[in-house]
Amino acid sequence: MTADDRQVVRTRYAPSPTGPQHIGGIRSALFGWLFARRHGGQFILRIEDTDQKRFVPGSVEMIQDAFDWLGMDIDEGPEQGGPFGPYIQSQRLELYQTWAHWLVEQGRAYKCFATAEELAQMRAAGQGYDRRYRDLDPADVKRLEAAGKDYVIRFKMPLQGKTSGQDMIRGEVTFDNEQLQDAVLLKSDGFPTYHLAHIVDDHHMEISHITRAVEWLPSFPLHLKIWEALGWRKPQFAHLPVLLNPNGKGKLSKRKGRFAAADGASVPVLVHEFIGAGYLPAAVLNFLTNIGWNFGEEREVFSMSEASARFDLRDVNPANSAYPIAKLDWLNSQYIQSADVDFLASSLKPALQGAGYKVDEARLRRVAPILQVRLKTLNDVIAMAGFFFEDWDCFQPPAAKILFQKKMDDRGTKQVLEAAIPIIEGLADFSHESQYAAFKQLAKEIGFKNGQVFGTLRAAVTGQRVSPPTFETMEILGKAESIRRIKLARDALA
RNA sequence: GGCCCCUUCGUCUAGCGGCCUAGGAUGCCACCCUUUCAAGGUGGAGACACGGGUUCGAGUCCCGUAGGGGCUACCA
Repeated sequence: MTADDRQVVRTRYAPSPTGPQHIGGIRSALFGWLFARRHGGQFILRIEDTDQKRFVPGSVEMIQDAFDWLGMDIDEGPEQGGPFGPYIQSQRLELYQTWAHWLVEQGRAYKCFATAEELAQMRAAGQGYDRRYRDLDPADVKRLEAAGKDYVIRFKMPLQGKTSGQDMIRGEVTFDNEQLQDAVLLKSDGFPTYHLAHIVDDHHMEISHITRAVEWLPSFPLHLKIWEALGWRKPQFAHLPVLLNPNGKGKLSKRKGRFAAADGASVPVLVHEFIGAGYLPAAVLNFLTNIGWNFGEEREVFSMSEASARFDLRDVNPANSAYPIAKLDWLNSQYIQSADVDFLASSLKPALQGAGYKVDEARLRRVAPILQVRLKTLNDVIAMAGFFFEDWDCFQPPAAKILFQKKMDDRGTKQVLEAAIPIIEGLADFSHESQYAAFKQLAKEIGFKNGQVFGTLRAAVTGQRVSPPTFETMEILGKAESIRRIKLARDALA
């Protein structure tokens, strides 16, 4: 047993509060969360608000709401607290300052007095910061400080040699130290940069595995050197692949509609957009887990508890992937199909209400079962079954062109509708089975095909050409309402 | 430009040297079922980027090329 095996697994998601929660961040968080759950460890939420300019009020709530909706439980964080708090970096400033200055004292970092203008010049000249303050005479440092000059603290990156580290997903990665810059650790406003802050926190919060997106891979050697300079035991690292736009070009954009999917439609990327589009949290989680990781057994549909029982960061595919959003519709329909009726009904309710329908819950529970195999998203209930919730005053008689079935005209249609009324009235048993038998008989008698008769009734009663099965629909609508609608349709004909 | 990472059907993936005439899923097409739409069933088209090695044997290992992605801030 190695030391690592004994360690408690603690992973974290450390977003910047810059707005609504993006699905890419959730995907990264999800892998860390799954890994923690797999090992019975903890998953921590830490807010990295060290850039005051980018802070967007309300972000922390939006992030927490996203996790709540998805059912990804957080063990420690701003809302839930924990033994290593506070979990918001702006409340831990002193800690970072202490360690930044400690590094200066150790000779591993230095104060840099370069002004914005100087920096701009260096950038214009080609390469980045030229380390002009790295070996400044201590007396000069003192003089500049006494003169009240602003400074940042920069890390002294080794000037030559190589740095390599182990990435759980892709193995060893090696970098030339010459390529790295003397990164800023502490900004002139006293706030730390990500480079310093995350290391100080991950150490103090006893994070065992750092899971973060691949864009951090280039600064991996910098971080490794900082960990070493601080003399702390390093955690393990996993640089996760990222989501690319559906066409495979570029990182998945921050905002909906910024790029076109193959069919020109925009796709959901913000968590609240998934909610608004009518997706189930379990389906979204399942969808995300299938990208870059595979459940095995050639199984695509599984719960998070099943996934976490076998999840391993080492099995994550290192390649970035195009956002396979089309699969979410399929997955969502799978979840809807296998959903418990009460759960489905209560999930459907907000969609209906959002569209302005008054929802009769008892009726919704009866409608839900016949909708299950027909919905891709919760919102589809509006187009498919909104007519169930239009009451006596609202239901509009369908136009003739909707009523007319193949090879049927005004007369035939009217004939079917007229005949239907006494049939329905005479049915002692109004189940869909007996309706089916009765109308099949009618079709035979008047010489129309089943589809023509059934279709006419469907259109009359639902006002739609596409709907749930006609007789099950009428069964739920009830005799009186069915007849009323059929009469409305009949009267709408010339 | 420099550095780093990545590369299996359109897309998401399985494959960790022989089990691969490359499997699953989605999407697409066809047929069956069928009162519409779905669902379901059956079948079909569809991939190891390219070039060199290593090896008895390579989708699997190595190198190069090409392509893609990322980083290159007092942003994360």
